[in-house]
Amino acid sequence: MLPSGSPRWRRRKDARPAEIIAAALAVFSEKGFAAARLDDIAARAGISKGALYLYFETKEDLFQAVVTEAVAPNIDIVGGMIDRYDGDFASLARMAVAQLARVATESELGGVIKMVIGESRNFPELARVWHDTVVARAFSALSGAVARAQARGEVKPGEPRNYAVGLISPLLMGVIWRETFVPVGAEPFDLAKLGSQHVETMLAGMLTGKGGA
Amino acid sequence: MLPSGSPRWRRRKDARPAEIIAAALAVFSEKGFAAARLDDIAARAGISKGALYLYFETKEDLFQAVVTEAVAPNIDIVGGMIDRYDGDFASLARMAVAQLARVATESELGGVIKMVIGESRNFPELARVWHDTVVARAFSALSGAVARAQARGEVKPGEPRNYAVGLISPLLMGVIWRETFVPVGAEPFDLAKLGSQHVETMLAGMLTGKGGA
Amino acid sequence: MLPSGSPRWRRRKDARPAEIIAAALAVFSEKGFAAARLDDIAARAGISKGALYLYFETKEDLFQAVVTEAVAPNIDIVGGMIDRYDGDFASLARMAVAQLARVATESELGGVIKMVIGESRNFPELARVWHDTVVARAFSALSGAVARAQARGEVKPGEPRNYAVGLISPLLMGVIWRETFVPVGAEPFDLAKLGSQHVETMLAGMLTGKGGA
Amino acid sequence: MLPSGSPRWRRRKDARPAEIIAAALAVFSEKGFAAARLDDIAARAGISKGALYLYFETKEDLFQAVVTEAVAPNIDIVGGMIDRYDGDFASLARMAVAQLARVATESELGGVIKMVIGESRNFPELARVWHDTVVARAFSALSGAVARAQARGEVKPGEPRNYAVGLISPLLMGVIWRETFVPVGAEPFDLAKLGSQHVETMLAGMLTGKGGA
DNA sequence: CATGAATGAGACTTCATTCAT
DNA sequence: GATGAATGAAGTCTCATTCAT
Repeated sequence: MLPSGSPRWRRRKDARPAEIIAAALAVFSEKGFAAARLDDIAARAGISKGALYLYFETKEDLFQAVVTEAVAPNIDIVGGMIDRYDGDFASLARMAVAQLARVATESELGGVIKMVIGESRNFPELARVWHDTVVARAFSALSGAVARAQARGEVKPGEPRNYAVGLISPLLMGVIWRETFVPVGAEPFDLAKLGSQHVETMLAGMLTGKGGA
Repeated sequence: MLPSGSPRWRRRKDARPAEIIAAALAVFSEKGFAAARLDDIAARAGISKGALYLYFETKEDLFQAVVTEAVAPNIDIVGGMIDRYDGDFASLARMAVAQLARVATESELGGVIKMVIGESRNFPELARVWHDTVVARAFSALSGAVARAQARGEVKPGEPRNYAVGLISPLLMGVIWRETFVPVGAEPFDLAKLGSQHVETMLAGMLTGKGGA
Repeated sequence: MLPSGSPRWRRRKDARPAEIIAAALAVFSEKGFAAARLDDIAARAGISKGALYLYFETKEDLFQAVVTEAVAPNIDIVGGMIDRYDGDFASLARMAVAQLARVATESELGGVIKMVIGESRNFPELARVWHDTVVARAFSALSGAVARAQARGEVKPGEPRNYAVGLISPLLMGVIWRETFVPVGAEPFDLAKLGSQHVETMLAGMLTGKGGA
Repeated sequence: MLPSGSPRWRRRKDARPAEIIAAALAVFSEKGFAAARLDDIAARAGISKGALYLYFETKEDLFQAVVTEAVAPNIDIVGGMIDRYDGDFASLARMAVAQLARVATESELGGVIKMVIGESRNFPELARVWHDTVVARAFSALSGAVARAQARGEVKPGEPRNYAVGLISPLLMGVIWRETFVPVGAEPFDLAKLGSQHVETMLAGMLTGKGGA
């Protein structure tokens, strides 16, 4: 277990990097990259500003580490789960949406989405990484499942990719809503309920009625 | 009359504000508020940095003007249209989604959405204004239409607000996708097709089959 | 009367320069040279900012015109009066102090003093002109009168220049006091009373008792 | 221990504020608030421009600190001394004037007076503080001493406040003269001699001849 | 390792001055 | 002559980054 390879950022102690990343995620997602101050991040992480440079070379490095490290694991679960699943589409869709709703509710997903959307033009490389390793993967897994279900006659014709966005978008919007409008007084969405109502509506519209359980 | 030489500048007090706002929208939505440089905005507007201050008191004022001025008109069309409509829900939904797809395709909506999401914590007042005058209004118009359709027996039971997000979200995600991932190589969505496929799926899942024309 | 020579600043109409100088005096003496804005001066003079440049080449020129034109005449009266006087010293002193008190009360002397003191290091040439043509002249006139009175045995021995400052300073301080502390609530001095009480005290201390009326 | 190389900077958190204030006093009193450049102040203090902001929040704060810190102590000595004294008025006056002459000669009083006069309209709060804590206190101490001496029959009738200005003004004018006209070639006053000659003249004019030790 | 004082480039903002109208 | 929109140099202030301690 000891030979830990060569991580992207230097680590001296072991807990520090994770603590810093957590602090940085909070600040970056609230302020955006440019408006975030390393002072604030350091203060929130309980260390001095100079100490940040023992673990990350630049503000940009830290930002990339945050986006890369903090989310990828969570999301890949969705993709993996879909690929491994071999039941009918309805169950798969219900399960995937429920899982996403759970992740969206419990994790920092919202903050990261904000960061990726907001900084995509300033950090194209980061947008590319996020697209390739997270979003596109999840999308193609779901689109693939739709296509296979169509091949089995379970799902009506139609662009699989459009069905995929149709299924997932409301939850993503719910998360964005929480980050954007709830702080100024808007009513939040109950993501679990939103997800289950929406998936049933979509399934009722998508399924042919011939296949499945 | 045309050969007028090339003066250093020309008097354009009337046209300037709109030109500046257009330039600022482009830069702010690409870089975000903090990373945008007034130099860039001025250059894109074809004026000097100092001239910006003849029209806007601060960078913040300009940003607020951009967000306020550039979108409100476009969006209110959706809300107004829904309220004035008195046909069946299916037609209304198709029309609203098509209209939104058109606006999303043609206007700068995507850039503004990015700005509002990305800066909501730094400019809560702006998020509030946008919520109150644009988003909430559109949402409640659509939710109201759903509720009325349910009362008429056209639409199945279920939280109207969830139906509303369910209908609209894919288009908003499509716009965000265009702003975020298309610049780094992702395949864009055809919003018109996405909208029409999605609205048909949703209607098939929402309608009771009893009502309508 | 028409051939008017070549004044320091160009004049087009006739009333304008004086109006501008009056406005500029007010603003410069309130704010100081650097903090005064040509916008404010123009507004107070009731003309556009650009029009200032029809009468004065630069802000500095205007400042110099203000200091030069607005005061010199007033003050030279004191010097001239002293030189022409041939009565006893006591009467001369009473008259000079009363005259100075009157000028100090009625004219803009206070504002100009503030300007000269405040900007002497930034405009040494101006301090020099003011010293040479105004202050030194008045001082030497008064010192000369003291010296002559001493020669006549009217006034006790002592440095004439010190007697001169001793006589005049309280009035100047009174003016400075009015400009500096009265606006923040301090009790103003009645310059006429201050002058007459002071001159009597000084005379009682200066005179030998042998000469005069 | 001495040969320490030449580091770019050295830690001097304790000494810095006083050094900065001294540098700022020099620059502010020479240029005035608006014309003073932080670059110059920093250079004179031997630090970078940015370092100023480690100790003072804004240029204004620095200015206020300069005026507040640099003088108050010096002046209160005069007031305190007067209140504690219980000898005859003549001795008190001689002592107070001599003390003021010493302070005026040795301290930076002149520069601060210039600043307070020149910026009183731009910084009324500062003028108020200076008036309340320094000038008014000294004046009322001296006026009080005059009034008590009058009650004892030592001093002739007359407004005590006018006597107070009469005694002090020449020294203040001497300081202002040094700041204003000496740099452009005027003959400076010997404040000690000016003070002692003036106080004797005033006493000769003020005293009744009945009182004293 | 850790700190935080210090740096310095860069951004916003002001305003004297110019010049097309 | 007059105007005021426009310019651009200059100044204040911020903050990522460095480095003596």
